[in-house]
Amino acid sequence: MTAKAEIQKILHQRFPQIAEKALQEEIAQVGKIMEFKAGEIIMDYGSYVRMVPLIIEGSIKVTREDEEVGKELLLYFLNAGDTCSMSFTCCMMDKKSAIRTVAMDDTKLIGIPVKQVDNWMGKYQSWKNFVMMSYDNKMLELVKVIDKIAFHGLDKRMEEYLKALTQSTGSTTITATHQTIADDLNVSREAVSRLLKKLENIGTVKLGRNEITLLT
DNA sequence: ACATTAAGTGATT
DNA sequence: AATCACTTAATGT
Repeated sequence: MTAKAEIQKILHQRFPQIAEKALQEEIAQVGKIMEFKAGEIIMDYGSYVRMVPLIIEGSIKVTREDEEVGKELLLYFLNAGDTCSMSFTCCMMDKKSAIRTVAMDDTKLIGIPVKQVDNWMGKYQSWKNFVMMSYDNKMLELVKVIDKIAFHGLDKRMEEYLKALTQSTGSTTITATHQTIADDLNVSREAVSRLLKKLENIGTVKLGRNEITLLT
């Protein structure tokens, strides 16, 4: 199968919102399939964004860092069928990335050069809709993250976090240390350990070294 | 066997 | 809920 045909097939499967034939053609024309291994940094703070990614498979963790080193806040995960909303603004305004994106699994995506991203906004309605929709989605998600932090306790946040992670990886077993989770949620490791222990006791979760399995 | 890293616990603020 | 000061358990060399 040619690369072009493959992209078109993938578009059809993963991005049904992108309906216009001509647009599909163009994406196949200029899009590049890129692959990242688990743990690889796809984009880092300060780097210029020159591609907008359409994620085909795998999952990506999006974080934001504060001035003081070491403090990282998890914003959200990206999965197959998603795109990075941040990259739109970043690349259209020619700004440096304010976020870091790391592949959590082996991840495959279609990279679209900045130039066309801009052009297509006016040219294709379904592209514009796609961009707007993903904006809207992520915005809502971010708002949710914010009020979780502001108004709800750690237990609710944990719940969401675990859910998002399992959804992201498609497995009910999560491989991560308590410390990693603590960093993602910006809480102490002990708090994570204690909460997970509680969840294990009420039977919603099973713990192992470097491993958490959701039972419900 | 020994060192290292992850996880559990209690006390203190 | 954070931090500290351990202890215990699992793993790597």
